[in-house]
Amino acid sequence: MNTLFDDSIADGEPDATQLILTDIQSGMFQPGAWLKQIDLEARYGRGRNEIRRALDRLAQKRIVEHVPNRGYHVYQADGKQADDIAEIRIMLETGIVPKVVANATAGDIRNLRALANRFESLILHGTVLELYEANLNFHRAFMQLSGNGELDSVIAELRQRTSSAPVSQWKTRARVEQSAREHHEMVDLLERRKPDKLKTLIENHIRQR
Amino acid sequence: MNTLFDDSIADGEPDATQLILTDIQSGMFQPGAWLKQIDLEARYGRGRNEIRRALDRLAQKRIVEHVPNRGYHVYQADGKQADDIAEIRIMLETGIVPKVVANATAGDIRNLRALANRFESLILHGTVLELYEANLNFHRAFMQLSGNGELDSVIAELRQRTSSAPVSQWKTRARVEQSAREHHEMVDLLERRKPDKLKTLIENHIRQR
DNA sequence: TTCTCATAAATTGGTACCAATTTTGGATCA
DNA sequence: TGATCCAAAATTGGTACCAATTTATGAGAA
Repeated sequence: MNTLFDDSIADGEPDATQLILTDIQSGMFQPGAWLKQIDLEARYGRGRNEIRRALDRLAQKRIVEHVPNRGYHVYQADGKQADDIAEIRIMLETGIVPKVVANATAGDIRNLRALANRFESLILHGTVLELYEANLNFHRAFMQLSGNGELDSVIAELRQRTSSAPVSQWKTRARVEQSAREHHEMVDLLERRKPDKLKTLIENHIRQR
Repeated sequence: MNTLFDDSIADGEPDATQLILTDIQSGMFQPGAWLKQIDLEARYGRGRNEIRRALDRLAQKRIVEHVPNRGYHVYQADGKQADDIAEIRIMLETGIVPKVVANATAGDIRNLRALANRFESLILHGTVLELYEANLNFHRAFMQLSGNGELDSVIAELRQRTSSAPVSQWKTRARVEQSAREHHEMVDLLERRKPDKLKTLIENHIRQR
């Protein structure tokens, strides 16, 4: 569950921002696609106002791009930006490793193992979006062991900024399976308290190589 | 100049978001203060709509807090949050030091020295806001030597999240003067290419101790 | 045919009004 | 005197309409 735009009161009425974002992340709206207000209105059954507010919020987060009087388009990050964002994620996710290693209890490690298993099992029977969410959940749970409550929102935002189409993140089946293996390896290294090896693994995991 | 909300077309008509943000940063609106829509409308001479959009944007960035049907209040971060954000800033600003050291030319160093001087001179003759901007400019110029174009927006957002009242950041005159000295010291260490000493200095500089 | 210009359609963006909710003030009753 | 409840005022939030801008369409001339 994506909690960055958690403005919904009950689960029966999710915010339009979240709906549009999900459609972008699922690949429904490709990078560069024109998000016409009337179409969104019809698609989600929401008023013009809510759609406009949602688009403005997504534009603030640089998930969509806004050109005055010409509408909103799904943002497409170029290679340089993707690399820069990966670099920032590496600094943060490796930077907190010492604290994670220090804080992780046996229960935490069991929980992480479960999340890694869930990701692995979804390779076969899950949708792309479910896979994306499961991956997010694993990394989130890992980060939260740092005890830094702000880190989550920062990294969540960074992720969204690149992976406008997270579909393209795991191009091949082999790559997804390697990600799953690396998740397990991360848990192993955490259990064996090897911060340095963990750091290099995370770096390679984020760089996808 | 704060460029996070750079939606203004000409300089004659700055976005209401920027105006409100500046008033928060200058201490005009203290943490916890109630931002009544009618008052803001009158204060900035803008329509209701623009005010509402501005408040929504600030709420998204967690600079103000929104309670449905009860309005917007200036967010007040507690001590834990401030510490968490400081920790993130330290990871990022020390993490890029190697790249900064590698990239910095003699011209870059002259430029940084000038910005450090500007901050120093504003201690006597500048307003709190000018001091805040000068400090921001120094740190920005430093970061941008890393070549990472995304880092700027990430850190700018982090800064805004804590320093709702940047006034309170430099409580005493002595503290401001120490900051100015540390800026110069940063430039010195950069010039002498001492990444490790630079890292510890930056850490202490952000922690303000 | 093809380019240009004028007209019409579509889309975005802003304004004004109205409904819903909350807060305030005061009157009534214990 | 103090608490409770009701009515009025204030505030927020949403909807509908209209203006501004852009894009599409088609007619006419080279």
